[in-house]
Amino acid sequence: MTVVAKSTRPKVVDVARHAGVSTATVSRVLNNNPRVDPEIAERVRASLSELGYRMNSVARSLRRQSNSVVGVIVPDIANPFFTDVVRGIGDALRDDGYMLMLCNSDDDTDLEASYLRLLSAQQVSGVIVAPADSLRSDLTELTSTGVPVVVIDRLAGTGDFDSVVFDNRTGAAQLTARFVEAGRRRIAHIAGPERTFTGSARREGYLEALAAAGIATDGALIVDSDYSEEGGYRAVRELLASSTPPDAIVIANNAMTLGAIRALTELDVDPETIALASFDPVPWSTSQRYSLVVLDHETMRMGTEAAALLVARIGEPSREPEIRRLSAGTVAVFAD
Amino acid sequence: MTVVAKSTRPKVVDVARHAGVSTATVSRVLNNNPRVDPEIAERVRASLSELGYRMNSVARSLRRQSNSVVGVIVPDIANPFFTDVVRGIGDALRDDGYMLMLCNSDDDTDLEASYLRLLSAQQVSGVIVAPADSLRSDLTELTSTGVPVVVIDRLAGTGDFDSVVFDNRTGAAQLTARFVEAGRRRIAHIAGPERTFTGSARREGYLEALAAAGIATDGALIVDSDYSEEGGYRAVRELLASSTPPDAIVIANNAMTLGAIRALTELDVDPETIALASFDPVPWSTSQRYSLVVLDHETMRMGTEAAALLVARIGEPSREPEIRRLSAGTVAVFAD
DNA sequence: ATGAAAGCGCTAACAG
DNA sequence: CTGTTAGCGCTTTCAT
Repeated sequence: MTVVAKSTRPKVVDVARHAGVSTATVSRVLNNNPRVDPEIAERVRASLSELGYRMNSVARSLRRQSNSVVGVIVPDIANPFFTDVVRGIGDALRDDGYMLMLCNSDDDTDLEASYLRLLSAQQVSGVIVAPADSLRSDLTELTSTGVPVVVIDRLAGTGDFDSVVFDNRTGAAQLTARFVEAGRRRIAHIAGPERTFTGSARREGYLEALAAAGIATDGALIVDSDYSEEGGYRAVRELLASSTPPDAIVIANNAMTLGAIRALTELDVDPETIALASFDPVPWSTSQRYSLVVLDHETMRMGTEAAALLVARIGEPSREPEIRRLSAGTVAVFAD
Repeated sequence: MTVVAKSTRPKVVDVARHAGVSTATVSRVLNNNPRVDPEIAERVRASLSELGYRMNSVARSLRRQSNSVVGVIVPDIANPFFTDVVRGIGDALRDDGYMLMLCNSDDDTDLEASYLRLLSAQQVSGVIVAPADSLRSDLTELTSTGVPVVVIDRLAGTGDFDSVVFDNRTGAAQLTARFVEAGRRRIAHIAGPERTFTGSARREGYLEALAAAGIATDGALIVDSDYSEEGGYRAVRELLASSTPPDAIVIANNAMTLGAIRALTELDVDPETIALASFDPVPWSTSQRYSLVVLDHETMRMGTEAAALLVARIGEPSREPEIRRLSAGTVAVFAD
C-alpha cells in the first residue's frame, strides 16, 4: 500500500513566494480583481496551479464576514414536494455560487430551532425555511442576528418575512369545481390540520367552490386529518362507512392521497364510483386504478422564487419583505 | 414597522469583559473544559446567556482546523433510496454534533467533482459520497488533501476507501429463487447498466439463481436498461412483445419498477400472469394491482454504517480502509 | 486555575 | 498597479 504524503495545502503566502509577489496580489488574482497586471496575473495563476492551491473558504468567510452557504430547512426531505423545492433552490443558488446546507426538521420545532441556531453559528448567508409549525416556529433568533430569511410553503405566524406560498385556496376551489362540472355532487374533503397554513386555505377553497356551485356543505363529508398516509387511510374508511358515501374526494396532500388509495384498494371500491383529487407532486405513485387528478404546482418554481428572494435580500437587507403567491397551478390528469 | 437594531453579536471578548475574566476562560467554559473553577464557570455562563452570546463556528473552525460539517453527495436526492440513506446519515451524525452539507450530483461527474472541490474548500470533516459513476468519479482530489471519505452504494473504482455496499448479488439471487420456488420458469430480468456496480452485481445474482435451479438462461429474457422509469417502461413493452412472454420479472431498481408497472397497466396485462420483484424502497408507490415483492435493504442502515465509518476514520485517519457489505436483506411482500 | 498573547488563512484598507 | 499590515473571532500553548 502506498503511503500518500499528507501534502499540506499551499496557502496564499506560499503561492506569493513562488510567484515572487505579495499575498495581496495573489488574493487579487484569486478574486479576479481587474487591476492586476495581466502578465503578473498569469504568473500567479501558473503558481496557483503548479502548487495545486486550494482556497480555504473558512478563512475567507471569517475575513469577509460572509459565507457562500445557504441553509435550507424542510420538515421532510423524503416528501417529493420538498425534494422538488430543494432542487429548485439548489439549481438557482448554484448559479450565484452558493452551496446548500440542507436540514431535515422532521416536523419538530425543537429540532428546527436547533438547526436554526447551528446555521446561524455557521454564519450562513441566509436561510430558506419551510416552518415545521407556522405558529410556533421561532425565526426571531435568526432575524435578530440579521440573517436573511425566506419562508416557504407556509406563512410564518410571527413577523413578516420574504415568503413564497401557493395560492392554496384557489387551487382547492379549482379541483372541487372540476368535480362539480363533472356532475359529482357528494364531494368530500380530507382536510389537513386546521391550524396549518395550507390546511386551512385548502379547506376554504373547497368550501368556497361548493358554495359557488350552490351545493350545500355536508359536515359528514369533511374529515379532519393530519397530512399523514395513515390519516388519509383512516379518513377514507370513515367516509365509506357512511350510508351515503362520497362520489369524489378532494385530498389536501400527497401522503394522505396514498393512504386514501390504499384504503380504497383494500375495500375494493369500484373505481367507477369515486374520483380523487390531490395536491402536491406524487411522482412515485403508480395507482392507475382510481381516477386521480393532482394540482400541478410547478413545485420547483417555489424553490427558484425563494432563492431569488433570498439573493435579493442578501443584496439589500433593508428591502421591504415580499410575499410571492404562486398561482394555483394547472390541474394535471394523473390517472383516469 | 419597527426597526430592529442589527444587534451586533457579542464575542468572547465581550463576554470575558462582562464576566470579569479572560477570553481563555470563556473559551474553556464554552468547551466544557473541566479545569475551570465551578463558581467562575457559572458566572461566565450567566454572562453568556445575559449577553445572548452565539458562537461563531467559522472562527472556531479556522482556529481548530476542523469543521463540524460533513459533506454528502448523492446522485439523486429525489430517489427514496437516497433520501433514506441521507436520513440515516443525518440521524447518526447529529449525535456526534455534525451538520450535513447535502449535494445533488444529478449523476453528473463534473458537477460531482465541483462539489467535491467546494466541500474540500469548506474544510469539511469528511465526505460521504455515492459516486455518480463508480469508474470515472475522481475522489483523489479529496484523499490527496487528507479529507476522510466514505463511499456508499457503489464501490469506487480507483483506490480503496471505506465503503458500505449491499450484497446485491445475493439479493438478486434471493428474489429470483423466490420466483423459482413459486413455480415460475420464464423469469426475466430488467438490468441496470452493466458498468455500474449495482447493475452488474444484480445481474450476476439473477443468473446465479437460475443456474442453481437448473433453468437455462434465455437471452431474450434479459433486457439491458438504464435505471430510469422510462427504461423500465420500454423494457416491459419489449418483453411482452415476445410470443413467449415472461411470467415473472426481477427489476434492478425502483424507478424501472414504476415504469414497468406503468407499461403493464397500459397493456392491461392480467395480474395473474405476471409477478414482479424489485430492489430499493418504493415507498410512494401504490400499485396494488400487480404482485410485487421488494428487497428490504434496511436502507437507513447504509447511512448509519457510513456515518460510523466516517467518524472512525476522522478519529483515526490512518486506519485500514474497511468495506462493509450489508446483508442482502429480507424479501418484503409489498403487494400481492 | 487563570491570563497574555500568538496565530489559523485570508482579504482589504492604506500607502506607495 | 503592488506591497505592508492589521485584523476577522476563536482556541491554545505557555507562563504564572
